[in-house]
Amino acid sequence: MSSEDIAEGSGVSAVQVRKDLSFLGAAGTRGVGYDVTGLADQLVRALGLEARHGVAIIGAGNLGSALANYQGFEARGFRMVAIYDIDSDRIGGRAGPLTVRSIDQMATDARVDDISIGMIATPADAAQFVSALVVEAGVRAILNFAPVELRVPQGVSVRRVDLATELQILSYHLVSKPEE
Amino acid sequence: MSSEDIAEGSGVSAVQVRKDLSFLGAAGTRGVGYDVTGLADQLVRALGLEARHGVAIIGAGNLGSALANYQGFEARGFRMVAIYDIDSDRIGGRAGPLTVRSIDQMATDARVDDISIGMIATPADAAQFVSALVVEAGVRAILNFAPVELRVPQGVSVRRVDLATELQILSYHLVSKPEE
DNA sequence: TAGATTGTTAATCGATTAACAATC
DNA sequence: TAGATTGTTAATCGATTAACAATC
Repeated sequence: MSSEDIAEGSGVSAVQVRKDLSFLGAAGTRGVGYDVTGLADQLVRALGLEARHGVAIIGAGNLGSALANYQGFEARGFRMVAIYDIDSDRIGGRAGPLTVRSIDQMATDARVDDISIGMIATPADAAQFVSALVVEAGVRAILNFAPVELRVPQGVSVRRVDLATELQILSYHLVSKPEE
Repeated sequence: MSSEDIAEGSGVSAVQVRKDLSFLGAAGTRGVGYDVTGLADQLVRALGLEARHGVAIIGAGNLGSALANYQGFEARGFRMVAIYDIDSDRIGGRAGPLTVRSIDQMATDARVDDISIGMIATPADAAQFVSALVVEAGVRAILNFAPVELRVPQGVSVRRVDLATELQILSYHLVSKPEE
């Protein structure tokens, strides 16, 4: 498969594909392209997916339960390990394949279950507090769904996914460029 | 509130805040800062949120149902109007506050319910097909959760949210910079 | 007036694209 | 060998940052 083919399917330019693959140490063959099977293996290795990182969800509300129900994460190389909440009404209940645990257990679990990524799906006003707990538990990667910027110590990676903001950007497109 | 204050809470630089606000036509007062109430109104107007755009979810699987259950969209200026599926086992069932409708109804509904944004939460292999239906129904903004690049006609805005990819990027951070 | 903070222009930086030699 | 396609260097572009005049 050529970088051009990959570009088409992924929405980035062919040059970008070649640059990124080269950066990750995945080599193609000039005049031929990339071997897809080998490439897939190589990428799994480069992204550290063989580790099958343990993921915990914090917040068992609408979004948290939603995430627990979503099966796409396991399919893409992750172990969905636990979901936590602070509300005793929720603790013990189900969220997809998981049982909601008390947030107090997280620090212990993080070691036992080898949790390395935390997904924060709490209300905005709890997110900073919760992220501190997550970091304390030794987790060094956070996917933050709350619409706030988290302050974390150096060495902790945070990515933010703000679904409502995505919609608002689309709304802006709708009103700002009616034609085109 | 100063651009500096806004910057702190939002995770962008103060200059960026001033530039963006200025671009959107929101004016502050030199030496003083921005009036938060007025600013909020101004932004709602600039982003076209008073329209309370109608949103439809296509795909009532795990992720689609999850999105239907999430209440953050209504809170941020959107009307969650309908959820569609192609599977007759799902049609008629509940997804949060919504009843799953047949995808065949979408074209009609889009006019009646004034749907202007479509959220695609189908499996990857159905996404392109479904997006064509959405566009045909007159919807000109798409939030795509499927891990494929959609081909749409000019004038249609697409944003992609790929949750599994977000995790994979965090995974890469974990393995590539163990310290730092 | 002095202090604070916006709004904008100019300078810098990084990321994307163009171009092309290397080579299968 | 001719054609195709990678891998990388150089050129371009856009976005971010620095600097500062305007002004409340």
